[in-house]
Amino acid sequence: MSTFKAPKGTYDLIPPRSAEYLAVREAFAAPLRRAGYGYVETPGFENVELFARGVGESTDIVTKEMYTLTTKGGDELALRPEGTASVLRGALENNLHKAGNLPVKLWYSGSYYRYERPQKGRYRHFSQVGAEAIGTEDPYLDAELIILARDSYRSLGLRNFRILLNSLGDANCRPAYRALLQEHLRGLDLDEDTRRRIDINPLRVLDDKREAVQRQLTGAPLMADHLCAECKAYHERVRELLTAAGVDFEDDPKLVRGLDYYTRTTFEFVHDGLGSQSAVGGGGRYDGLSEMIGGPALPSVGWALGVDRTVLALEAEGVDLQLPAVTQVFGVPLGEEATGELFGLITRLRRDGVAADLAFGGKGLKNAMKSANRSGARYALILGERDLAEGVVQLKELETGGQESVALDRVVAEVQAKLGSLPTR
RNA sequence: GUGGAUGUAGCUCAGUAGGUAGAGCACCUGGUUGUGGUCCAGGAUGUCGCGGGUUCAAGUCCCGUCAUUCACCCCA
Repeated sequence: MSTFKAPKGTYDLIPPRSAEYLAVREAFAAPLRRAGYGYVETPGFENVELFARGVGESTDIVTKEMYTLTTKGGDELALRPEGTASVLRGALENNLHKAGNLPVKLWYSGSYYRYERPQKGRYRHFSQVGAEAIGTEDPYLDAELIILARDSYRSLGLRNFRILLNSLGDANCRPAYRALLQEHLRGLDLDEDTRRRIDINPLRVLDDKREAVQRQLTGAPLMADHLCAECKAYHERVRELLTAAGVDFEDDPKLVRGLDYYTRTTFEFVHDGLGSQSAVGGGGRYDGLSEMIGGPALPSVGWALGVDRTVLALEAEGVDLQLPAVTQVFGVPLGEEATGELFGLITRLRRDGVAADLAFGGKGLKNAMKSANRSGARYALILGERDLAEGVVQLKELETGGQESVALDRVVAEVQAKLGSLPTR
């Protein structure tokens, strides 16, 4: 053990678990690519102001959870706590919205940072895959994204998740509702902390998980009952489209997002295998964000899915991701000359697309065979001086123990023929 | 920021009135000088988180500290 440990709230992703992360990421990414989303990668840090204005001055993320730093040149930066603000900033900066092809559809994958007390499913360094459809107001887009996320989860084998759906209204109807809600909340018997939140972000009070608070909230006015005609129609359309696509969802009139930029459609994918954390993914429409960060009006919608949390949810459900074997063929050399020959064979197999490895370090046969076994390979190629003299190599199927001699110049073709007729896992 | 729990071998954990540190799994060697996974025999491994205190004696009791973890809060 070294004197150093991974910082609080972080952990190393190591085999074999790391393979699950890659598989989860790919399960999110592949459908996005097929749906016309292009990959975007933005810096790991941005000007603090981008998040302050984008995410919201009053949110916990900005007020106490950001890793901020001042550079030697005096710039105020922050490690990114979420992806949407950065991606939108990048799209605007590169004039993607002016290419005359709206919406701009982008997906991303990366690490995010929040300074929080760690607990199950909540780390200071976490991983998300996200998607954004920028510049178009169309309920089909909202539905498309929800369907893509839902299908990704299901393709991984996740079953016990629910989709919560709500509308937060827009610039026309939300201010009036907000004032109404504030007035109502001020009349309730709430603790001091909660009372403070009434002024800052009254909608988030609705999302409080404490039972005592929830009891007080029965009878509170709900956004759903105060949507303007346009928002109501839009929301209805999204609901219809989801139903038509066979997506089960629950209307949750108290679902609120922690970030200020959301408008209209809001949704969350929740799973109960994450301890006290419940969201494996979430997102919604953010029609005003572009203007908030100094851009033109670009109504947009997007989501972010937690990779760490999805892996936890899969583990909680006992889902076994059927990952391909890391190694298909393992070389067991005996002696210096055989090692050279076998290394050549293994290299050829690799160049032909076979997952191949061999025993290094001049191990004895017994240990090399043990390594072969541990590699998970289906076949071992055993080569010693005796074989070399005969111009053959021993091809052994590890599971059955069956072994045959194959001519050295035929072994690559032979292995490929055998693997080709078998599933690669 | 607040509260609870836990720190003993690589891993999971036991350790019983305070009396020289254990198990299972994993690992290594041999049985098998060219065959793994099974079996048999043998073997190695610890600053008992760290610091202090009580005691003839502390993994065990007390104080402090650090770390981990769960929950509140918040969120993906």
